[in-house]
Formats: sequence, C-alpha cells, structure tokens
Amino acid sequence: MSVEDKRVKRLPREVREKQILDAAVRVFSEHGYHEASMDEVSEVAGVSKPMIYAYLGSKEDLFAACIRREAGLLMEAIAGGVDPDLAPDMQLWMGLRSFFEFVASNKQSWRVLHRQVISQGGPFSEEVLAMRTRAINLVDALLSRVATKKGMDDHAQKSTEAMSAALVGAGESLADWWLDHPAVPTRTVASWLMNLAWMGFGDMVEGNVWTPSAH
Amino acid sequence: MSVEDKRVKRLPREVREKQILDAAVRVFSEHGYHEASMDEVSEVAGVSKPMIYAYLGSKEDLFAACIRREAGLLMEAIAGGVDPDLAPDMQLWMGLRSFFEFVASNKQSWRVLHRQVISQGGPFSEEVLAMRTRAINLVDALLSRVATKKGMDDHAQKSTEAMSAALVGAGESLADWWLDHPAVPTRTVASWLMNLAWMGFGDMVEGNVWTPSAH
Amino acid sequence: MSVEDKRVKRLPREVREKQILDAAVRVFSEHGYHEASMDEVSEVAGVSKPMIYAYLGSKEDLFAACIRREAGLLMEAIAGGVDPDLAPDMQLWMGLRSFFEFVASNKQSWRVLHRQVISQGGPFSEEVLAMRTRAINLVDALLSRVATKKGMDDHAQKSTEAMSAALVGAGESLADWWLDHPAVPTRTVASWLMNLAWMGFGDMVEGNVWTPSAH
Amino acid sequence: MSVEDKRVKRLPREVREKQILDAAVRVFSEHGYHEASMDEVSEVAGVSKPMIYAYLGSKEDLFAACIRREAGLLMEAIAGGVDPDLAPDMQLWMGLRSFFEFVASNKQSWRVLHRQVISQGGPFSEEVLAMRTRAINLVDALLSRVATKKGMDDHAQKSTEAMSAALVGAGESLADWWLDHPAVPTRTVASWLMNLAWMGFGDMVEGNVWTPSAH
DNA sequence: AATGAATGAGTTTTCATTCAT
DNA sequence: AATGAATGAAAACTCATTCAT
Repeated sequence: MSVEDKRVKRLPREVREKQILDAAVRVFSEHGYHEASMDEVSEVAGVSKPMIYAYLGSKEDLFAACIRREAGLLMEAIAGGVDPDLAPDMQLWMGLRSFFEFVASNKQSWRVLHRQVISQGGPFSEEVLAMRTRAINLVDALLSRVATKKGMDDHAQKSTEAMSAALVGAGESLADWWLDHPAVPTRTVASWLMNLAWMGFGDMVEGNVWTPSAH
Repeated sequence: MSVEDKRVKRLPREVREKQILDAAVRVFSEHGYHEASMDEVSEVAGVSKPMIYAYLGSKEDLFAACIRREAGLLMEAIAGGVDPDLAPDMQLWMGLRSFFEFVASNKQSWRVLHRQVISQGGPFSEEVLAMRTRAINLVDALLSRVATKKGMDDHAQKSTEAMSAALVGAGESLADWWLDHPAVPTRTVASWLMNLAWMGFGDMVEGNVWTPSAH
Repeated sequence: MSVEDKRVKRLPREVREKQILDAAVRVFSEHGYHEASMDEVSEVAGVSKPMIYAYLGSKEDLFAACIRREAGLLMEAIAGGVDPDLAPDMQLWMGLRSFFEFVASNKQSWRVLHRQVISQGGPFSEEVLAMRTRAINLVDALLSRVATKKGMDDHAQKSTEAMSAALVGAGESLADWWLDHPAVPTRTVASWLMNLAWMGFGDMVEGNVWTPSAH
Repeated sequence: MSVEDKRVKRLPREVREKQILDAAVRVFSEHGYHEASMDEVSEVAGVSKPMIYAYLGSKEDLFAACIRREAGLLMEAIAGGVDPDLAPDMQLWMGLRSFFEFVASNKQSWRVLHRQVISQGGPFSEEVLAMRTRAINLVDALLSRVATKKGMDDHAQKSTEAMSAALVGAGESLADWWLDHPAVPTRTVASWLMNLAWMGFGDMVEGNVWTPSAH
C-alpha cells in the first residue's frame, strides 16, 4: 500500500537507480528486450520516464546496465564460491554449484542474462557476448591447467576453448531444463554437469577417446 | 544482377513462396525477428508486401514458416545421415557429423533456427521450442538405450533427459563457436562433442563418476 | 455442390452481371458498404475480381448498381401495388402495404437500400439520395392532391413536402422496428403508419391542429 | 488564426481532450466514421496522433466518446426544455421544440449522431442504438400515458412502441429535411411533427381510425 | 529532483485496383 | 471470356524519446 500508493519523492540518485534497475530486470526478464516497453519499466519502477533517461540513458543503455549488474552478481557469486587454491576439479565443482545456486535463487537475473544471449547482432551484443566470453574463458583456464599438467599435445590443447564453449552451452541449457524440473536438488544437477565435463574431458586428456574406427 | 535488377513478373505461386521464404530466412537470420521488418523482406524478396501477406500470412506466420522449413531441413539432414540399424554410438556420431555439416553449409538456416531458440515467451515459442524438444528427445532416445543396456539404476536413468538437454545446449554453443573458427574441420568439432557426450555419459553409466568426497 | 464446386465458365455477360449483383447485394447488406470487400463479393459471386471490374466498374459503381436495381424493384413493387385511379388515401394505403410486403420478403434489398441512406456525403450520396427523394416526391404528390382539394392555404401546402419527408422517415424507422418484431402482421404495421399519416395529415388539412395556446 | 496557426503547448489533459473531441465530432460529421482518418482528426485538433490514442483510445473508442458526449448534450437539451409536471402533450411539444432547436444550433452534433444511426452491425452499434432506444422509450412513455388514460385496449397499447419508433424516425427525417430548408422557423417544423404525432396518435387512441373497408 | 505533456518516425496490415496470360 | 498474380497507397496504431514546467 505504501510502496504502490504514494510515490516517494526526492530520493537520492543511488536509490532511484536501484529502483529503476530492479524494475528493468523484472520487466526485461518477463517480456524480453523487444517486447518490454519503457512505459512498463517506468510504471513498475514507480518513476517517471524522464528520470529513467536522465539516470540510465536509452533503452539499450538500460538493458546493458541490467546485464552488467546481473552478470556482475553472477560472477561474484561464482567467484565467491570458489577457492582459487583448490585443485582445478574442485574449483570447477564449486563453481558449478555456485552457478546453479545462483540460478535457483535469482531466476529473473538468470532469465535476463540468458534470454538474449544468443541473439548475436542485436543492439546489445557487446555486453552480452562479453559476459559469455568471460564465462568461457574462466572454464577454459581451468581446463587448460589440467591439459597442460597432463602433457596434452598441442592439438588437444587447442580444443579446450571449444570444449569450454560447449560446456558453457551445456550449463545454460541444463539450467533452463532445471527451471522446468525444480524438484531436482541443486547438487544433483551440478554433479551431472560436473561428470559430463570432468569425465568427458578427462578421458580425452588421457587419450581415452571414442573413435569411429573402433567399430 | 539479373535476379535483383529486374523483377521477374507473373511467377507461379510456388516459386514466389520459395523466393519469399528464402528472403525471410536471410533477413531474420541477419536481424532477428524483432528488428526485421516486412519492408526489408519484401525488398529482398523482390516482391511487394501484399504478396507476402497473401501467401504467407502475418509476420509471425512468416517466421513460423521459416522455422518450420529450416527445422525440417535440419532434421532431414540428420535423419538422412543416420542409419537406424547401427549401434547407438555410431548413430550419435553420424548424427553429430550431419548436424555440423548442415551448420557449415547452411549458416543462415542455423542462425534463424538458433537465434530465437532461447527467447521463451515470444510469440513463436511453440514452433521453436517444439523443434528443440524434438532434438532433445532424439538424443534422449539414444542415451536411454545405452543406459538401459548397461543396467543403469532408476535414478541415473531419470537423468538422461537432463543430459540430453545439456548435450543439445553444448552442441548449439559449439556450433556457434565453430562459426567463429571456420578453420577447424567438421570431423574434429564433431569428435569433440562426441567425446564429451559419449565418454562423459559412458563413465557415468558405468558408475565411474566424479565425486567431491574423493578429494 | 455444383454451384460452389465448379465455376461455370463462359457465361453470357447478362448472367454474369446478375450473379455479381446478387452477390454484391448480399455482401453489402451483411457488412455495409465500407466493411464489404471486393474479395468477398468475388468469392460469393464465384467470379474473379477482374470480371467485376470489367462488368460493373469500381466498388462505388457496383454499389450504385445495387442501389439502382434494388430501388427499382422496390419502386416497381409499390407502383405495381397501387392503382392510380383510386382515391389518394387508397393509393397511399396500397402503397404502404406494398412497401411493407416488399420489406418483409426482401430483407436484404431493404437493408442495402436503407443502411447507407443517411450517410450524406459518402461517395454514393447521389444514388441513394435520389432514390429517397423519389419516394418523398411520391408521397408528396398524394398529399398535395388532398391538400389542394381541401382548399388548404399556401402555407400549409408548402408543408406537404416536409410532411412527406417525415412520413418516409417514419416508414423507414417503422420498417426497421418491424424487422425486430416479425410477429406483427403486415397489415397491422401498414395500418399504424396509415393512420399516422392520414389522420395526422387530415386533421391538419382540416385546420384541426394542435396548438400550445390551447393549454 | 491564433487557434490554428500556432499550436498551443503543454495544455492540461482536460483541455486537450475537449479539443480532440471537438475535432473528432467535426471530422466524423463531415466524412462519416469510415472515411474519417485519425490523421485528419489529429490535424484538425492540432494535436499529434499519439495524444489521441493516449487520451481517447482507439478510433472506435474515440467515436464512441463523440457519440456519448453529443448524445448527452442532446438529451440534456431536451430534458432541460421539458417540465415533467406538464401534461403529456405539452411535454411532447416542449421536447420537440428543444430537439429542433438543438439540431439548428448544433448541426455537427446532429450529423455525427444521426449519420451512423442506421448502420447496424458496425463496431459502434451499441452506443448509437442505445441512444436511439432511449429516445424511442422517452416518446413511448408519453404516448403510453395518454393511451392508458384514454382507456385504450391492449392491442392498441402494444402499438405505442411501434408508433414511437415511427415518430422518432419522422423526427430524424424531418430534421434532415430542415437542414436543407433553413428558412422555415423552428416552431413551424416542430408544430408539423407535433400535429403528425398528436393528432394522428390521438385519433387512433380515440378509435377514430382510417380503414380501407370504409371505401 | 521530478514529471505530465507531447511527438517523430516507424510498424504491421489491408484493400481497391490492374496487368499479363 | 476469364483469371491468378501483383501492387500503390494508405490506414490504424505504438514506442522510444524529449520538452517545459
């Protein structure tokens, strides 16, 4: 009643910006970038449109700000859950768990991040692709350490980047699947992906590969 | 020069429909559904807008038609490359190769299919999600056969669906990565994903799983 | 089955024109001029649009042709029901009966005639107003004869035209009311209007008028 | 010159809404609903189209708003001119005078009200038919009082509704005729219709009816 | 700091009409 | 005689964006 009824006036900029971003994340996550309208954002935020433009800039800018903030939160959550002194496999494991935990408790954030991820070429590619690339690089770093240690040959090493991309995609897809199957516990989903990543990659590193010729 | 310069007149409906669909796939793949305008489609197709509406219906209908056609082609390509009498791993392998071959030679088709896949909630979710679901089910069928044969327990069996979703996501992501690294040969990319899928899943089926407690 | 299934080919012009006009009357009477589309007319007529344009001209022309034909039918029906040698009141009575009979058995014709009657300024004013004027003049002629005979003064005579307009409007409105109350027999409706016209006008002619001063 | 030349800026909503409605009434009365374009309304109103949609909704809504406003004015004018304590004939007389006075001084209002009245089936039938029905009921109430007092039999009583419809139609038609003959004074037109109504109906109530058999 | 008022520029969609066969 | 193919032109409507207060 108090929140919706009477618009609070004269708030400091910081607070207003947060209000607006919260509303924007909600609206973008519900309708997607294109179907979302600035009118709805302003309504949900309880703030007039000119304020949005004054504080956050154009619709595109606003979306970018959302992505940045939510991506930052996701990355923090993962980084916070991982101890960089642990062995790579434990790091991956902790990272995956943190990722799925984040998705579970921040569905809207996840949606807004993931929904437009694919749409290359759109007006916001940069923000979104940058974030995705960061994720891939993170995984790549871990995999590379393992590969190097095990003395993997050049060709195989070059593949870690591709594997990382594949794993990130697997994670995204699995997270989506999970949203439709909420009964599955976090650690179960995480362990599925962990196995896919670790065993699949591990075998490969060890030269234990599937080949058609074997058949 | 001849196709673009001078509008060919009075073509039979079939031909025009194909022209329009071709143009639509191109335009949608370049800009995405929302940024694409019917004006541009009509221009690229060399056909006036009323023809588009007369033959293919609304923008949404047109997009759905694109998805249906391209998804059909992709599925045909895969089905055509797979011999259902082979062992599951060989089927998966052939399927993956066909998939990547299709992506390589039909970049636009792939983009238009993949681009909007994530955007749940749009007006065309149905077409697009249906296609994705078909893909997941296909993989699931293969994985399940293996799991059953190896006497996997119930819990693990239940996971095949999730694994399939993850693998499809991995495939999509890897295909995207590949578009940026065209030097990599088809069979290499395919084998990477094959290993991830087969070895990762195979280990899991055999009870050879990674667990945090081991550390 | 035969009428709808297979378009009969190579019919003489007269027949085609009738087909088209029939369809047009039906379509116009159902949707009104503006909501009606040439596509629907052509479909209902079982004739391609170019034929319509070739035979009947533009949409406006087509509508005018409908009005002309139906108005002609109505006028014929009335004229055929009236014996010009009778006394004016009997002529009016017969005319009214014929009018209501026509409305009862040609609802579509009536609708297409009446519906757009009011819309002065539209593209078809002329046809439609001409028809209405003819009707008013017909009534006027009858009323004038009576007025003259009864030695009505100039001022009152001048009023017959106005009274005729009023009576035509009353007839239209009553016909509409009747369409919603089909249980009422034709002669009852006709007699209501007859009384309104004859007694009301008759009193007036005889100087038996209502005046506010009397109260 | 000042109103049309320079667009007055930043007016309160109320004022703009009135401006828009005024313009809409004018445009609709000139071209009718279908031929009128929102572009023209916006131009005449001196307001951009988005304002129209923001304040008054769709074209249909706008038209409905016009009808409602003008019908309200007409009804008020009539109600304001009638003393409900007077005898029925005086009420009818005062009502008719008020009606014609309104038509005389609000030609546009009358046109916009009357023009589409007939077009049943359009998207706005409801507004327009509702208004007409109100008018008919008003007359019916008066006529019924008389009929009851004079001990009219059931059958005849049932006819008052039809007579009311006829009289309303007569009034509409007469008003139209009058627009083309502006020299005739208001009270003359009103008295014509009054006589038609009162004497014609009065005779009927008294059993003084015209019958064909008398001839 | 904050907003109601306002719009330019675009979108999808439809329809009367005509050409080429 | 007859039509499938084709379009120019315009209509309703929306939205991101900004001005004046």
